[in-house]
Amino acid sequence: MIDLKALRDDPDTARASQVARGADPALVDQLLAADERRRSLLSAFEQQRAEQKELSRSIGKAAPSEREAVLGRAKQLAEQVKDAEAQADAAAEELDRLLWAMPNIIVDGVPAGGEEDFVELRQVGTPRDLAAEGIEVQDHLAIAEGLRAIDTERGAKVGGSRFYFLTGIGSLLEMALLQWTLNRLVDEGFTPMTTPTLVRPEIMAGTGFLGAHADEVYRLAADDLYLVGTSEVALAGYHSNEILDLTDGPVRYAGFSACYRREAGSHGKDVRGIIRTHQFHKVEMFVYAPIEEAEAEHERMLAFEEASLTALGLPYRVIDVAAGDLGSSAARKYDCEAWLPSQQRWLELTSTSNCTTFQARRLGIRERTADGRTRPAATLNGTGVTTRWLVALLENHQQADGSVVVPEPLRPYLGGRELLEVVR
RNA sequence: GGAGACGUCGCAUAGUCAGGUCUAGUGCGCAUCCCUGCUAAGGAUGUGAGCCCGCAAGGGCUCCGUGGGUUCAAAUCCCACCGUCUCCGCCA
Repeated sequence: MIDLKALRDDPDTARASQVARGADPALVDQLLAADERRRSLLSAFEQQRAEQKELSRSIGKAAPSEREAVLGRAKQLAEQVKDAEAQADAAAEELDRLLWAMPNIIVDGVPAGGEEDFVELRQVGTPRDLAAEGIEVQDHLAIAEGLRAIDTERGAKVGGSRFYFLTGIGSLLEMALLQWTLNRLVDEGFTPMTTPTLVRPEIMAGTGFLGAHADEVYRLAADDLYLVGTSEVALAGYHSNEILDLTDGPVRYAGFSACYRREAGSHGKDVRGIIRTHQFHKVEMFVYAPIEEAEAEHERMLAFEEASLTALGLPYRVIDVAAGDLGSSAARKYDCEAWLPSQQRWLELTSTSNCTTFQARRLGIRERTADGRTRPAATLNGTGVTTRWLVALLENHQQADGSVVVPEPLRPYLGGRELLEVVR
């Protein structure tokens, strides 16, 4: 959630943020009114409560003759206090409801508008001219079937549509990607983590995934648990309700987990292959940082993602996602999209978000500053690598005979193999 | 799955049976200061979080795993839930 005091001091920034997101700026004024109301009712309650405590304490030492009279007054006061508390609670609840409905305030410079209004920051690498190389372009599934790397038919038999098996070299290639990325993140000072994939409601809500996109999340009703769509959820919950020491710099985690997404509302979209699936694997970067260092950490994660794509020989572009397409927690988001030869379009491979102190407030994540005070920390997340990268890898490195060249960095993880050959 | 024990202000503990200066005691740790030529030892003071009022000084409220309830009054009594530990059973 956002900082109420900051909102009180500077409501215009919040209104402008709402407008940029295409959201309702009136929410800001509703918040201000609810805040005002809550504070006045809280003060009234606290004053009465203090009075009641005073009186109640006096009963123990009251003379027997006065006892009855004091007790009578105390009972009366107790009724009033109960009433005042109920009013204060109701006002707090209303404020809370509004507060949880308010998305994060965007970072200055984020493009306004919706999904189509992103700003392309740069393109790196040049897509191969496959036609000029005499290659009849195959899509990732066709290539993978030649390599016996992916089996979507049996995936559907076992799990339904949007499920798949990675088989043989497909499975090995995924493992190679995951491990290569994890190792490099360890070198960068990230602590590797294998995380829970089922989480409690308050953790899922705290990360902001139960807002507008709640129907994307699997819920196990019998146990009241949610399946995570990314280990960001578990890693954000990891330090919930804790006070961290960030005086030596940000705390960085590299989480590995399976990820589950319902893909509700995407019927007929990306139905072929493994571009959009209900389950995949991901290495996720997650950082807890002092707010002053958040933007620098964000750039660092983006740089890591770009280095990965470059090392794998994947042409990509970086976009600064527009305000309306950010999701409730993010204040800024950069996506990296790799070139997809079979569709002649860009495909999102990474996404890194600066959530400033928004998630931290919901989850009770604070830091103790050098002067001994506490304040909410900033949280950031970014994609390390995902199963989807196989799609870009197979397509961009395909050869005329259906084989696929293994990018140099992955070879050590595949026993030195340089080429994945078609299985006859 | 069965049986039992237990969740207290960084850590460790007292308090819970018999509700009322518990406005949560004590030890350790930590911080500042004092004393000692240095060291060791000692002493004093302070030391949880959140919120509200206030320019400030200061004052007030909430929190003893979480949420309800009983009561004038709840760490303490009642109920539910969550978690931890021990033993048994089962199991990758």
